[in-house]
Amino acid sequence: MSPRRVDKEERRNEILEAAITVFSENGYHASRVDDIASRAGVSKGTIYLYFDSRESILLAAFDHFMEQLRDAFDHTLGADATPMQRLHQILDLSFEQFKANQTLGRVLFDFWSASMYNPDLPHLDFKKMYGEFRDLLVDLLNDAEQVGEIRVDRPALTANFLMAIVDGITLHWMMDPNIFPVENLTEQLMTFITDGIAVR
Amino acid sequence: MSPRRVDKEERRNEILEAAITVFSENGYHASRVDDIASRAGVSKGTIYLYFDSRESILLAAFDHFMEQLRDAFDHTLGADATPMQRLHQILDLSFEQFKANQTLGRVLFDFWSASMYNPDLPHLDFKKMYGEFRDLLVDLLNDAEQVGEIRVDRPALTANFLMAIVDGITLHWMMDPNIFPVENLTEQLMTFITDGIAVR
Amino acid sequence: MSPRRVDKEERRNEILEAAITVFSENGYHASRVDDIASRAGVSKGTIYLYFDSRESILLAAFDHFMEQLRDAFDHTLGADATPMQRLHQILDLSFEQFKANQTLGRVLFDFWSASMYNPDLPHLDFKKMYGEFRDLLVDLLNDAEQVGEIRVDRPALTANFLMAIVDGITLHWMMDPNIFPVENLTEQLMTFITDGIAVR
Amino acid sequence: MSPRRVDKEERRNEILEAAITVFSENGYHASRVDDIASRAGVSKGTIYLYFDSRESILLAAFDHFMEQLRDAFDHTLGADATPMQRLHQILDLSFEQFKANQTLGRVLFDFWSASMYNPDLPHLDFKKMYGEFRDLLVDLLNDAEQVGEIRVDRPALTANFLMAIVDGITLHWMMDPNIFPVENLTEQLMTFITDGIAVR
DNA sequence: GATGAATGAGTGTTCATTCAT
DNA sequence: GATGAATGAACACTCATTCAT
Repeated sequence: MSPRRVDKEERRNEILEAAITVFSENGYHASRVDDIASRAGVSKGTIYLYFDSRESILLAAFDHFMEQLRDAFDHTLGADATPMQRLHQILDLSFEQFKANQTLGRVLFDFWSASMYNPDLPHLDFKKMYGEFRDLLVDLLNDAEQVGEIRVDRPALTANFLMAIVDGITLHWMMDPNIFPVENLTEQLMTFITDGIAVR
Repeated sequence: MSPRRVDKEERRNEILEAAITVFSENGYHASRVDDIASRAGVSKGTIYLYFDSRESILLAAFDHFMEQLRDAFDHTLGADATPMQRLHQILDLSFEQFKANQTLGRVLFDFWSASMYNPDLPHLDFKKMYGEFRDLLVDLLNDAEQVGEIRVDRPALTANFLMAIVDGITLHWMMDPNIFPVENLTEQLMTFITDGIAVR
Repeated sequence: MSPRRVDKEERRNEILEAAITVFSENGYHASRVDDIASRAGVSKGTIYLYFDSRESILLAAFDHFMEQLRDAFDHTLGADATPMQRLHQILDLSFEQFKANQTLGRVLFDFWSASMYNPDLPHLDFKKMYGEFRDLLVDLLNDAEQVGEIRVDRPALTANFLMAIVDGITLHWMMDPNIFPVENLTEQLMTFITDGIAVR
Repeated sequence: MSPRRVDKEERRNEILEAAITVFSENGYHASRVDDIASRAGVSKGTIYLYFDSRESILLAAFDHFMEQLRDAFDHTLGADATPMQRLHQILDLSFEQFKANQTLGRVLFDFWSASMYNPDLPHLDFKKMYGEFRDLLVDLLNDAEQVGEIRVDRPALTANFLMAIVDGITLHWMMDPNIFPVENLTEQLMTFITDGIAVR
């Protein structure tokens, strides 16, 4: 309500951005609260006014990431395109996200790792996130089949393959930015997905 | 006459196995040298008779992993199969590796993360590893085209897609073992790869 | 308004004094950071807010010692005395320093030892320190000759002898405080130096 | 009695020599039992067949040093020289000892330091050693006075000055080998001692 | 609200010493 | 006697967290 209220949110976000930057440079484990504080231009104590612990910053960063991703999707997918065009957009978007913001990609990696070893971290719910994403893709695939763009026997499995290949590409890309074509990666991938490599 | 004598190689391996187990349970960062020691049934000091540092255990574990993988490949791929049959074998093998040895999979994840933030760790050379793997796949794909099993315009890119999808699947699998069919995953994937999803 | 604020210089000095005390009681090598901390009445971590490492405390202590010595010299030597009177003052001062502050003497010993085995420790530059001291003495001796108080063929060598005898006395003194007269040591030494022991 | 007996003594000495070498290179505190063992060409365990502890090696080394020094004195001082000639010899000998055997000099330094902080170490009895040495010098000075070579009011104090200057010179020499003339140091020092620097 | 000095539990690593062979 | 693998106490240093101001 009061202008202070806004400031608080804002300050919290500043710290979060700083944290994400630091995480992405050194990885979560090598990132010190001190680093985050000085990057955010606040004192170390201040961090603890906005976050409970170092780990909670990671969790908040994850939420932040998810929000951004969802936002991007919402902004892009509304259009009146065919299902396969929308799949194309989704792939494009995913890669763009990472290309434009390698920072988040690397941090996501740490999220993932953290959630793997702490499957109970309530906030780092990758299963849920991918579940939602899978549902979205399944709907898309079903729509595409409906309109005759593709055929799919097992849409869930196919959706999983799609998610796997996107994540795999991202992972490899982070490791070595040169192995995938920058320009038309999505096109190439779409072709791979739709046509396969069998002779016909 | 002879003093307390020990097969140093063997002891080293025991410690390494213990380390890999501990790593896979807690992740590298949360794994204490003490944990490794007690898991291996030796004292902390003994660890340092066989390894220079905690990090060097990680590197050794990576080498260990790579060796096992290479061994598995060498044992399997000699056969007189068609190129695509051999691709099938490779995929099968990769998944089997992880299924049989989730431990290593999780640790590999930490390797990957570590190498991302320390691109100069000489031993954690994922680029080289994947480079070799890509070459192998490219040869395979070219062979397959030669014998008319498939068509490939850009074998290197296709190989990259293949590696990406395998790693992506593994990653997702580690996160949630239920999302992929245990029985015939490789068949399903081969179908996806060869046929694509386009209507025809 | 203002957070817990502390005169950092002062706190640093407190720790330094504590360290020097501990060093002098146990020697540098047997002095634990914990000992210094509890002597200074702070926690171990606090030590590291003011010093980079245990060794850096030693170096700082050396600087501290040098500063005190220089100060003492500056305060004493300005007077309008003859050169030999000033030499007398210098000797007096040196012994007083050690008598009043055995602590520092013992620590100086450790400095010396440390610098012998680490000739490159930049801060523990005994050569430089003694070089400066030698210059000062050479000037003094030359002045003294000029005014006819003494004769010196080789002032630098004589200066070295003087420094050697002062350090030697100090050393022996630290070992056994009883072997030198407390009252008129400087007089006795001056007599020894000026008159020699030859019959005449 | 048995030849083994001889070997044992010999082996012990080998270890001792190795230890002294190692001590002189790195200082006592930085010298590891491992270093001594490998320098001596024996295993670490063997060290403990001949010495109780690392410290006892230092103590034994001190005895070794003292013995050598005494031997050197005994060999040299028997001659039929005037008392002052014998003083000359003693000084010469002391410096030669250090020049020829810097190793021992540096270690002596560590002995000294150790004894300072552990005044109860029974073997490292510098007081006793210097007491004996002082007695020897006092006798010498008295003899010299008797034969009219010198005059001394307080022979003990003079002896202390002599010991102090010798040790001081040695100390400075170890720090910087260039500050004293190599050739005729003893002559120069004798002149300084006998004549003093006063005008006459 | 903000600060930053202080804390102290935690951990990697070392190394003198032991002892089974 | 000799070995050298094993031990584990000891210690320097780190850093998330607290809290007085």
